[in-house]
Amino acid sequence: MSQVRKAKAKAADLPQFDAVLPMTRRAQIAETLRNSILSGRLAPGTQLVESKLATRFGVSRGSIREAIWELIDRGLLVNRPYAGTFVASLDAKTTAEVFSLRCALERYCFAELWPKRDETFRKEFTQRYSSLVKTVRARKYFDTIEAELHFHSYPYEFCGNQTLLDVWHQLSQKIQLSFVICQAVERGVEFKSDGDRYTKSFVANTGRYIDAALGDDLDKMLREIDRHLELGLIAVMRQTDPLPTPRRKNGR
Amino acid sequence: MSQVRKAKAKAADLPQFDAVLPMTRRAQIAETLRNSILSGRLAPGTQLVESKLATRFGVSRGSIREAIWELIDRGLLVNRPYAGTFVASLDAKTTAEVFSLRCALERYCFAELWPKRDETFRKEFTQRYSSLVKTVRARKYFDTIEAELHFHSYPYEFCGNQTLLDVWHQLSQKIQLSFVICQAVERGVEFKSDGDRYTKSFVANTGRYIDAALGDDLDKMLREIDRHLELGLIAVMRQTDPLPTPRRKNGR
DNA sequence: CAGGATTTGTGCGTATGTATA
DNA sequence: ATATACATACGCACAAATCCT
Repeated sequence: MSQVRKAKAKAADLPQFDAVLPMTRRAQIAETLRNSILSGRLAPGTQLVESKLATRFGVSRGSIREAIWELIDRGLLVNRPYAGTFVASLDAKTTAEVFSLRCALERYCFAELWPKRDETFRKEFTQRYSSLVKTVRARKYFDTIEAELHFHSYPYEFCGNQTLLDVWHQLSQKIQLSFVICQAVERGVEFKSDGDRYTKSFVANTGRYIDAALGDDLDKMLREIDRHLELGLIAVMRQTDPLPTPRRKNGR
Repeated sequence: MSQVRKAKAKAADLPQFDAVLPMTRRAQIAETLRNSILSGRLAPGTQLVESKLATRFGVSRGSIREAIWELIDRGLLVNRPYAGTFVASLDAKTTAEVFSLRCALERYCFAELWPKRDETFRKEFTQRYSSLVKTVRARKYFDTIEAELHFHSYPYEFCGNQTLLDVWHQLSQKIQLSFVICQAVERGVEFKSDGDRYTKSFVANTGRYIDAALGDDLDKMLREIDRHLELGLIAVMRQTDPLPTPRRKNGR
């Protein structure tokens, strides 16, 4: 009785549940840790101790290890054999690389999807845009990061190239990480004092971006991608530079 | 004495060893499995049974599981929860996606490295080219796959963009996988009968590629990338299409 | 620079959930 | 519908390496 019901009963007379999670413990833990890292609750450089996580989560050390390795493979954690596993950081060089590569990917993405655009695309993209603007205006910094990624992911999803989407997901986590690091510095300093100006320019900036994306001039859109990402990069770099790498990185 | 020496002794008077491997068992097993898959000894669709691998390798199941998950994250294996882990296959659509995306990456890569090219670049790239040609002429199919990847990897290594190199490594494994699948069909059929013609056109084709790469016309090189990859794609696709996907893929 | 504390890496037995013949 | 094979997960033990005092 207390068990989870199988979805064998007639599905017609039941409300839509959100796809009963066939998640293994490993996946659940990885998800939780990922959220903690990408929301900044686990600061870069923090060591993750397997045994402590195991007791805190109430699971065995093996499950923790597997979840940890999943995040290592995705670049959110770094491991030094026998020394420990730490939340990854990003130096200035890597940040620049990520933004530069993203630029190339996004140009490719829009070139591919350009002739496929339809009403669905315009509607969904606009919808994500307005929900992003709403979040920014509400000054919810953590949610803004998430909303921005959600917005910028849509072209990759719509493009229909699964391989490209995979690469984007990998890259987007590093982008999110750079935002987290940036935000850790910004928090309580610039964001509050200059909040209005920041919000205004952000909305205007992203507005130009989506306008071009919904327009009819592909070349203009490609230039807009360059401009948009360059602005994003310098915003992040201003905060990244003075921050020294907490630990030496290990390339495995 | 029989232990691996630490690299603490004065490094000056010693020849360059290849970075004393601080490999954990997990890494060693993953490496072995990767080679087995990419060399075709483990055919696509094959199920990997943890317990059997564990006894065969003489290690515990934990180590096997971790190595397996590493390869899953790299796209060489696919996992269906509680069902098993299988060697990945590539359908025609994914193959086309991989080649298309590679084209975009390679254009970006050459655009970035173009002004940085120097004598080291020309020398090393040429060296890898001639060793590739030698392998092709010797009709060693497995080695050819490896040599071709080694050749095409150099621009990414030289470019100096570590993030790009990471993405390339991920993509190149799928490319290698497509070659393996292609080769499984080709083996003993076309390769033998038409070997001479194949070898000749391959060498000529790659020759044009490296000539452009060492030349002074970037636009010409970018066009050459398009041409080279299109040829590669149709060569693979000819073999990929008739092969049905052994199992339904699971997108996790 | 020694040595102990800490943490990871690894092995193994076992129990349970899930898929598949 | 049952049975079997297997993946998933737990718990403990010990070895090995790092870190720190």
